[in-house]
Amino acid sequence: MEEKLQLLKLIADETRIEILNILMREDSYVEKIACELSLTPATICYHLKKMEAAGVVNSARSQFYIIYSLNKEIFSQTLGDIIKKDDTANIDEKYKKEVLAHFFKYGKLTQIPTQRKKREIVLAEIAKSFEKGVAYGEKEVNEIIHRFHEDHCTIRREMIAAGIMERERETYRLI
Amino acid sequence: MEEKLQLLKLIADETRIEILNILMREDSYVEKIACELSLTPATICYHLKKMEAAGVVNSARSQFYIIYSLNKEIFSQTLGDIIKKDDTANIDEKYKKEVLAHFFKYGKLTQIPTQRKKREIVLAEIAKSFEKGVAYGEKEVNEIIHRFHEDHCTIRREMIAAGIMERERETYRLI
DNA sequence: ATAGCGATTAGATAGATTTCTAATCATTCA
DNA sequence: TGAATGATTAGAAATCTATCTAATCGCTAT
Repeated sequence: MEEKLQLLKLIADETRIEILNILMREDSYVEKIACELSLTPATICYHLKKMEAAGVVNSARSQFYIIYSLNKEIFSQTLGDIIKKDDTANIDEKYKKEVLAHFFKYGKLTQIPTQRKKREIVLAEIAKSFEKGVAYGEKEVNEIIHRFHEDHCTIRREMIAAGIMERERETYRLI
Repeated sequence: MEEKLQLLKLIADETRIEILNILMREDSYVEKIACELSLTPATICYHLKKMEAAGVVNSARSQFYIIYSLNKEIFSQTLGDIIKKDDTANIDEKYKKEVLAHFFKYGKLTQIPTQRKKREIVLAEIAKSFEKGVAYGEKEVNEIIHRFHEDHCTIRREMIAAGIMERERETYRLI
């Protein structure tokens, strides 16, 4: 996303659009462009370097000159493509909700998921009942887990296997 | 062109992209958006008004709220579409050059074009030898035109027909 | 090597832009 | 009509950006 914003900011500038239009016609170099646009070479260089960093143009030395050229692929994207966020984060959220809805009924865990991904989601949900930084005895841990499921032993073990809790001597705590 | 630059500038802003993403999901109103983005209503209003002025979003009052919605067509344009200038001006220039090259040899007009468009280009070229605001006598006019072509009478008449010069009593001047 | 030329960088300045607060406007409902 | 609520505007502060000048860098060719 950050990159796409950067791309838009780059292109939303009159001088840079002029430069791009020149490069659409033919490859060119700093001084020539500066002359065509009545700006100093320093200014053109500033813009070209910025666009090069973003992959909008490419450069290559040829004798005395450094020839800049367009990276044409960039320009086939639609505005919609560029501004639309991938909802990956949201999709994850949605999936999580579905999994939790499936394995919990009335606040109880109905079964322990066998798929690792689903199991981790369920364990993370149970972990919410523990506080960060607090040391729990085994008995306490079992009691809390028991609110969700009979088999507190398996779940306790899974919590550690999943890297959600750690055990040090006789005490447990969240990681 | 100016409009397209404006459109790009509008869209090249993080906050506005957030707003557009919200509106992609559902129509909404100032306070709600402000809340979702943790910004003040004034700020959201500022952005929405700007985008509305550019035709990116539309607004309509509904009860207490002013509902903003996307103008979706905008987002199907490609970046290339947006930044490419129509080269109309340049194409005209090129055409002009070709016409002049064809009808002038060694500074002399070889024949008077019959096509109106070409004739006007040629006449405009000859008109460069006159100064704006100066009143010329018929004899002077003929002399100047004669440098380009034998038939100064026809050309003088054509200059007036084309609206390049005007005649008042015995004097001629550029329009 | 070194002189020359184009490209780049650094630093400064002027101008634009986003955001906020606070005040005002416009509409709805009692 | 008046009170409430959401929308808008005005004005100010902070940030960002494009551009310039002047100095420096990096090739090329003598």
